[in-house]
Amino acid sequence: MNYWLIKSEPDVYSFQNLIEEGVGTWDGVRNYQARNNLRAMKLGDVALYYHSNIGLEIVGIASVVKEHFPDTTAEKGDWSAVQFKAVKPFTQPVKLSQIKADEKVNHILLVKNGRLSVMPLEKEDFFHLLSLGKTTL
DNA sequence: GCCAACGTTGGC
DNA sequence: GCCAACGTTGGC
Repeated sequence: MNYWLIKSEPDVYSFQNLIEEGVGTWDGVRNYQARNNLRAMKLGDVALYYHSNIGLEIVGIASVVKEHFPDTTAEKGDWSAVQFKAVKPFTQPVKLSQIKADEKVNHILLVKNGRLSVMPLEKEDFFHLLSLGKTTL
């Protein structure tokens, strides 16, 4: 089991959208680091769902229901997509400002590399973020 | 292979 | 709306 954090702009595709759709396809990633992270995801891996631009908070947990496959939205190049389903929303969303202020998790890539849209999380960081959200897996 | 210029992302 | 950080592109 691996742990991840994925970002989405809620006005484009929010966690609520994922809940309503059931299964959501993560495509359109055009960054090699993010793509390689998508490719490393295994069935059943869990990902925290972060709202960028609007909200700036972790709002829920998703899990991988289909491992990487070619991204059909890519006209050229070698890109991959992954499918997720919603697992559960956070009881209490965890703000970026809260993460930055917390010495246990302010080293994560979300803070260190604000532009990366798909990133791995250490297990302990994943669970600490869950506890900040008053949520259990 | 280096690096300047440019484009994009995303927080503020 | 601005700008910092980062990635990519392209000239040399």
